[in-house]
Amino acid sequence: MPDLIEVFREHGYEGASLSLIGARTGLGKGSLYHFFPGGKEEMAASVLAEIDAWFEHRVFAPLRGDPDPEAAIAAMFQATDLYFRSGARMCLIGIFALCDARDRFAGAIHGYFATWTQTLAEAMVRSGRNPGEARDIAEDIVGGIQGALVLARAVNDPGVFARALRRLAVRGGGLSSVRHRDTQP
Amino acid sequence: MPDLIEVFREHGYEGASLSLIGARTGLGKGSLYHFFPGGKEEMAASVLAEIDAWFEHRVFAPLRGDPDPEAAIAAMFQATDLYFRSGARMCLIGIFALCDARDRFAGAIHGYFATWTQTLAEAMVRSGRNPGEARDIAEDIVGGIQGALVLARAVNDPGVFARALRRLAVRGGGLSSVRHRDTQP
DNA sequence: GTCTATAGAGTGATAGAC
DNA sequence: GTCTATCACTCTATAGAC
Repeated sequence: MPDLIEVFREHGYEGASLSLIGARTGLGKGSLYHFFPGGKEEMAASVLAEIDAWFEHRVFAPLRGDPDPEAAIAAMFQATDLYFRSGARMCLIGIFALCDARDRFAGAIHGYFATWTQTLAEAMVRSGRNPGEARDIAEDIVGGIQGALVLARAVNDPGVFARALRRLAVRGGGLSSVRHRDTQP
Repeated sequence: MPDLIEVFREHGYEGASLSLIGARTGLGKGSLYHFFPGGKEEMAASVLAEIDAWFEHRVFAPLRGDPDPEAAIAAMFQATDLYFRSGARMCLIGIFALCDARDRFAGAIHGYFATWTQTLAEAMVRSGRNPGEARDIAEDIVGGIQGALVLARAVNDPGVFARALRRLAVRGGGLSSVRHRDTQP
């Protein structure tokens, strides 16, 4: 249900009223409660699960399984730029992490960010970094992406996100970073 | 009104109901509407203004006026760590930037982040960096702080914020960064 | 008939304004 | 405290598929 995702993304959990959801999806309350007997909370949970599945398939699994970890990391940055529309689209899970109902979804929110950070760090270890440095850089990247999305929205300039992604990609082991490491003593 | 700030910080704009605000501040609705004739929106606006004033006094003004820009930047990191309680406290303005009512407060939100980024970049220029690099690093730091706060809350680990602040301080021209620059060709 | 999807009036509770 | 609007939600009725 892409419309459902967008209502929550644009209005947050409390802002996404059932009347808004109904208007946007074209579904009456009967249909909504037929598909989601648990009401609004179940709708939001299914949205979080859908997003998590997208990232699992497009980002986390490649980071885990790709025999070339540096290529997987580069692909991650590309997928991220695509998903967030170069900074024009917010991260719904980040929005939920800050909203008043965050405790109800703490598991999904924690899982998303923890998995991202961990699979990214592991890919970096496989590409030759030591574990401590890898965790540090992974946190830098995942946090940097979130912060850039907030900042881009706050100052209404998607360019903030583009510049941030470029910096983070270099730190994450883009080509320039590899070359840089190779020239170190 | 520190209680008012905390209600909005903990519950967001939509989550901070008048009954919650009344309970926390000990004020009845009559008193609240006497102090804030504009209702909830005026309460939130005054909270944003109060936070902006704190940062203006403790962060932005020193960044602008201190004859030693590197000391001002170091003081900024210290004030930031103190203000956000080493990652245990969220940024209210970041929360407002993502909530459904964000458009009503767009001016204050934009002003806060734009001023922080700009005064920080200018301090870096005064400490010897070129303007383009300074803006890039300033965006990295201000965005990195926001992202670290979100990530720290999402995975329930304030250590994320502490590690991020340490990385960002180095990039911003902490002592180690200066030493590093001095040893470059 | 049964099952699934839908519509929408109506519920009590609570919101913010005054 | 009183007001009205709106909230999430329930329930009954009904449509067509099989």
